[in-house]
Amino acid sequence: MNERDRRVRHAAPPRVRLVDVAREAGLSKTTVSAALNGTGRLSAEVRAHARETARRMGYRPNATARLLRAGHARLIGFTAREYVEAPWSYLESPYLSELTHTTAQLALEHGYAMVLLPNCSPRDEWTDLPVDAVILADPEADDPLVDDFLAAGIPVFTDQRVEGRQGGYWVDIDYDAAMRSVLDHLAAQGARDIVLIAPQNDSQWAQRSMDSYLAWCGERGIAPHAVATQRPGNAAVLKAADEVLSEGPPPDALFALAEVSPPLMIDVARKHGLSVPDDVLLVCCSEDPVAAHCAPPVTTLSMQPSAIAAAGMELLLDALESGNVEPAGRVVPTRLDVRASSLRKTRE
Amino acid sequence: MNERDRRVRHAAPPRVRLVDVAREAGLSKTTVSAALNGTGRLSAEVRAHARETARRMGYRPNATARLLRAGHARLIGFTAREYVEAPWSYLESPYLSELTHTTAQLALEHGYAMVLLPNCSPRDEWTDLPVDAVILADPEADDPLVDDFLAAGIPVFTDQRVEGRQGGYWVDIDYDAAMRSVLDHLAAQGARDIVLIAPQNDSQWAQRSMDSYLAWCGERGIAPHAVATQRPGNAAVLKAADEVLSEGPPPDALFALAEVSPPLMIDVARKHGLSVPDDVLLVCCSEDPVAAHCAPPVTTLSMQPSAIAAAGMELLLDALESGNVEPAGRVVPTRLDVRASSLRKTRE
DNA sequence: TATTGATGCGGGAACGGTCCCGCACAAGAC
DNA sequence: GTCTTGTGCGGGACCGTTCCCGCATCAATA
Repeated sequence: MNERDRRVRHAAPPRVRLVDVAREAGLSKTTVSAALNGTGRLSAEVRAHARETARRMGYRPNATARLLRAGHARLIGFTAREYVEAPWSYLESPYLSELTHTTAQLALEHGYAMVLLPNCSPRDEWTDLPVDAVILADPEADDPLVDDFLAAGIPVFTDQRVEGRQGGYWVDIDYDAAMRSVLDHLAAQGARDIVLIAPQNDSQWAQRSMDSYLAWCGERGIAPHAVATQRPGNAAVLKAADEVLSEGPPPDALFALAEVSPPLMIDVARKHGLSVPDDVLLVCCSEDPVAAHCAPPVTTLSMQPSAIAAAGMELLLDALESGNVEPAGRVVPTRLDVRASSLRKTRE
Repeated sequence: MNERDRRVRHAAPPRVRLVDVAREAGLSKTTVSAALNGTGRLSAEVRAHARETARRMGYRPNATARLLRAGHARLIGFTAREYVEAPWSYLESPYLSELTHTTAQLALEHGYAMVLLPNCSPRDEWTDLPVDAVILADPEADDPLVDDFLAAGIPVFTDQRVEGRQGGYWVDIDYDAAMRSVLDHLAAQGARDIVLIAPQNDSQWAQRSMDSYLAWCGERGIAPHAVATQRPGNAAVLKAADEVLSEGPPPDALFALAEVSPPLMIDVARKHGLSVPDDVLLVCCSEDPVAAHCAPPVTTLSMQPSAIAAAGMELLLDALESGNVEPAGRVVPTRLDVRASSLRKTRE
């Protein structure tokens, strides 16, 4: 593109470049660059003159050129496996929303920016983005996307265990302990028929939690009673709950492992003439702060997305800084906040 | 950096470049580039050979170099003025969350990715990011950040009116009509003492809405009764509501213009022995779908963030594609969803 | 057989910065 | 007066692509 073209192509004025400033100031681009960056050996006068000229001309360095020279992008991609049908709605999930913004904040504190990617992205979509690493939330078990990224030399951080692959960093949750803490709590409140509303997907989260549920029931000689949601989102979970409450005698307790807005679950129970917690105990897996303010307040199992983000980003950022690609992982605990919805007031 | 250095500097293997593939395939980098991009005049054999070699070596083009050559970044920054104290918590607001993800989706459909920026970002923070444009949500009136971006030649899209500055694109809401629709509705239900819980900030939204409220009250000879929240977020709004209900006789109606989770507002009223809607009518400005499922369902004023995003991104993307920097704007309507919380069942 | 045109591929500039190094000059040491 | 050391600035390679050309080769045409 020659000088004339720079004029004609756009109505916008052409960006002023380093050479333009240098020419105007009667200096070399090397000198101007050093002056602006505070590097090199320059007299105070020349430095000031270069800076003043740049300011006057409205010069702004081309970030892309800088990054090319620097050899890194300082950009981290974020994507989520869930919500495949509505690629972007994952921000509606309090869990993913919290994971997203905590991650973004930590990245930025370390000089990285975070870019939102569509979750169902084929390789072509993000291939033009200069990302240094990718965060993949809620991956499937042995997610092929992880291998795609790693094969491309892009480190990956997931919130599910990814064993021993170079550049793979994971944070894991002790799903078995989490599931048992909920079930034990409900059992202690006298529940015998505990319905599990589980997310229907290929995530380790769903699979390992279901295993624990079945094992726990087996150990106690209780018949498992689980339903799976068709897809993520409030609607599907509510539909599953509605169906469970429609068929046969109502259960003692409901545990919504699939993420759902707590007050909506109370609503469904009420629609079937069931009062929480008098007729049915309720525990939701949710990060929604509204849970503490429902009537009654709802017991929640929190996956602690902020803790997951903190642990994972520490691993990832360390790796990016050091260039060390040894895979690593951490396990973070969950938290059960017991509230009125799962406390039996009167034994019947 | 010579060949040896590429080895030593990082534990990770050096990225394979186009020249590496070319050398391995016995071709020139021009030819390999053309082969991979499907351009140029090449025999089918050479094209296949180049592709196969690239695949075998795990070649992935350097996105930064591509962008430098292409002259654009295809990256759009997103930031929000609210929530200054907690720079990232803006994703907790359903309004901003919806605006964020709708924007991201639209951007990506047009080949742009969206990067999350901290809202209080000084120029230094994002200066290293190759953004083609910036979206500034909830700007202050005459926000200086807008001028900063425009001065740097970066187009800006805001969800508030920004008049006549080159590169400025805005979507605006008829705050007066929105405010009056709510007040008229409440008045029609018999409310005389309508408390407005307004966001305390410098946004046009707050200022113009307050003007409308005062005008409406003036026209009817009603004494205005407004309280301002100290900062964004549920806690501050609930505190304001709590204080209003503590002092003097309870009002007929509450209109929370500041964004708040609807069930929490019901809760506050109940804490003061007030039933919604029997004792006090309630309207919330909220995008939270939970509003339709509370007990009672809560009337909401929706700012329609998805519509805002759609209109604004159309303007912005058109401008980016055409290079035309003529400022432009649109006005989108709000929506009032009347539910039980603002319907007086029995006149007293 | 010379001329044309199409075909297949490569050389090298360009994108806009950063940074290594070298050169000129001045000042101090012996 | 030479030798060293330090200072101030500029030349030009380099990051990894894309793309404009130009140079061969070869078939078709006159």
